[in-house]
Amino acid sequence: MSLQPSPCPSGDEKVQLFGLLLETNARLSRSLGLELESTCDLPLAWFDVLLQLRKSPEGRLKMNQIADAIVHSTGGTTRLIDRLEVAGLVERQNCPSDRRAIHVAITDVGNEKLDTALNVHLGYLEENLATRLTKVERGQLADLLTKLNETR
Amino acid sequence: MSLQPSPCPSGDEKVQLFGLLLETNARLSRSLGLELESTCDLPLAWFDVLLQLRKSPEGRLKMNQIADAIVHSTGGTTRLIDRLEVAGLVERQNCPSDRRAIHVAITDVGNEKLDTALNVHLGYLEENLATRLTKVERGQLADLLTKLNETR
DNA sequence: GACAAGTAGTTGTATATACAACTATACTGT
DNA sequence: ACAGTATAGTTGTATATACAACTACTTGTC
Repeated sequence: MSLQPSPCPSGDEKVQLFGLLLETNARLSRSLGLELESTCDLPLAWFDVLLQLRKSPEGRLKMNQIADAIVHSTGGTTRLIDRLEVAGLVERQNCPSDRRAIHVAITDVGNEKLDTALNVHLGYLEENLATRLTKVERGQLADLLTKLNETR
Repeated sequence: MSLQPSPCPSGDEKVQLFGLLLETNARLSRSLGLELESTCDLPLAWFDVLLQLRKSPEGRLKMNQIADAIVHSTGGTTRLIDRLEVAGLVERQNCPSDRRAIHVAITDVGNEKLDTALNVHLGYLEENLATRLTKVERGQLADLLTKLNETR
């Protein structure tokens, strides 16, 4: 007595879960993106790049490390970094040990911008994460996502 | 004795979690998208639309319901449905009770395409979800994401 | 029943991203 | 040392999406 006339289970538990992941991500990214854009004039993709740079040990990464970290194509990353560089938030530096490679380093301006954005981001998270999930639940979610994210 | 010279906690637990969500989603969408595209010639966005239509009680939704379900702008949804309609996978129908509205219904061709894609998707999930998370963990993840996705 | 306000969808335009082809450099094996 | 292969990044081009302005219709109020 199913409403679905199909032979294929669109209601499969894994299919649902995947859909949920897609949807949750899309909603959160969109609302955070709007907030960062309106308050800091900083697109989410830029914020992501700056954050990756700050998380890196030396405040700089090679192009392909950035592309991998933010899950973009290398071509897309070139253009993205172009825009960030024009805006003065990052700078390209030659890599002494490999003349093919480029180091992308966050600038002082970029650091300031990131600080501002991180404050907005923290407020956003306080309002949208912390009100929906307890600290324990957030830990569980982080564990599950980490497992899901593992390469093999 | 922190490596981060910044006053702002890029290492904050919530910031990390959000980043993890973004990254996990991006990796999974990308790999599934490539797989669906190469095996079924079906972009992930199209698959998403067809799936939403099948999940709906009558196999049809209005434009704005689709836009909301797949988290796109209404303009973007118009263009997306245009392409699906040209491909013969969905069809626009007038809504008798509201002449502004449009019903988008999945066609027979669309249903067949979706069945094929769902099989690929299930294989993908078997390989990428089921190997990383147990059934219990998947249930936990679904619960957490549902909470996170709740509007308020 | 007419006018104001709200809602559904489309279209013009700008932009961001992907893919594939390309250049330049580095590595590897003989 | 050289040839062949692999890697880092950029560029040409196509496409998908967003935003804002627009049209058409509906709903509520007087």
